[in-house]
Amino acid sequence: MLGLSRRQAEILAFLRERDATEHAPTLDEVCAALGLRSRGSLHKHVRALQAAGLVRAGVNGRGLQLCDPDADPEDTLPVLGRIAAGQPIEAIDQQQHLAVPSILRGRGQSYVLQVDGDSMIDEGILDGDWVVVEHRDVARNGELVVALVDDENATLKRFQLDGVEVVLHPANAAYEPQRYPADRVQIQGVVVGQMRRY
Amino acid sequence: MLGLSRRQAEILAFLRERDATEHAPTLDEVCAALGLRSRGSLHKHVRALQAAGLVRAGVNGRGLQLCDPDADPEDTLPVLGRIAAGQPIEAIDQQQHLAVPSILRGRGQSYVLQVDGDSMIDEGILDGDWVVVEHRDVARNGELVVALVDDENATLKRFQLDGVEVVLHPANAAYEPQRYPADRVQIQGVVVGQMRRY
DNA sequence: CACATTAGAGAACAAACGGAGAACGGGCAA
DNA sequence: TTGCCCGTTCTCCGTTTGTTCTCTAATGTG
Repeated sequence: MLGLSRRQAEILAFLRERDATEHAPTLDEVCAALGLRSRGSLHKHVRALQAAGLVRAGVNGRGLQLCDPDADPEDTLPVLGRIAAGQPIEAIDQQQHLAVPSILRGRGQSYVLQVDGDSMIDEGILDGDWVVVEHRDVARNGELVVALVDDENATLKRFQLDGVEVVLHPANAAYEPQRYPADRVQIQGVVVGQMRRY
Repeated sequence: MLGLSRRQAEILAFLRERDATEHAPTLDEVCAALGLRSRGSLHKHVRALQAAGLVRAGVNGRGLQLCDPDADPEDTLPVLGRIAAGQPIEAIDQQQHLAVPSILRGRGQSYVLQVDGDSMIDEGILDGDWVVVEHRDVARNGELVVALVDDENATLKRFQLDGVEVVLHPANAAYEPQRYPADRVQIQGVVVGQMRRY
């Protein structure tokens, strides 16, 4: 990992050590272990680490846990196909692979989809862009997800869980947010990166 | 490396030794190790080394570290700095490198800039995105260019040549297109790719 | 000797770092 | 519901560090 300050390296080392064994430590616990007295200060470092490419695995926002960044040294990810709002993912038969910089990659298994259509235009995702998707079946509020509705339609939307309902927000003023009972929506992945060629 | 004084060779040797192992030493630490008492003097030598071709890789301006060529130079491009509308390019001295997939790369010499601000938001380029810029001094109509106006202000705009005038279109409804006589505008590069991390 | 060149010391400054602490809000358990 | 835990954001402050500057001493060079 590039460009860490001394303190940041310390924190990273501590998390690496702690990671495998016990429960994910809270900010306060890490503070105590490193002799800090302010959560705020530690959090600043953690944010710096994330900016440097570290990925955090939060169970539900709690605990500091790394998702092993040196898991996948492979440079390329498969391009699974194209995704358009309201259509099933159109698979590309002849599987391509695309080089994806490590900082754009997720922690677990990831793949690349090419975006078809303008449904995410207000989020800066244009027709033809590639999105890097981390394969997951849960998402947090506000994340950009690949969601499958009724086992039929795959869409790229911003995710929001509202009680027992899932709200899928398109990022285009021309389209409306869609509400579904949670059991009709299946998360297929979360967008962690994006690329475009001019 | 040519024409180093005794001191400079000493410093270089020390950095080489130290490089791989621990954290990048500060100027003061190098001073102590070499028996100097003044940061200023050491800094003069370091500058001389840089003039002689040495490349520094620092955390954030901190620490003396040689640019380790561990990263495959094929796949990485230098990150020259940040670009904001109407500001000169804010250079990053300690050069970072970023892996850039070949399909996002230009034909000729290329580099990476991080975008600062929302001036290209309608084109899907958001604050914090990286743009891959191919170094060129001419552009075609409709291309996204890094343009230098009056040798002062570097901006990211859509390029249009209208007779003897150059029109620079921002992609944000809040800003106006700007017209300049062609001789006041200098093209520094053309955007060929873009990346974002979530 | 006059003069230029070089190495170093040390002061001064700005930026970045490292940390403290308060406040806010969301989630969770009693 | 209430209170607690925890992550996040914020402001404020002292320290460290890179950079630039001037000044001094040593060393050539004509």
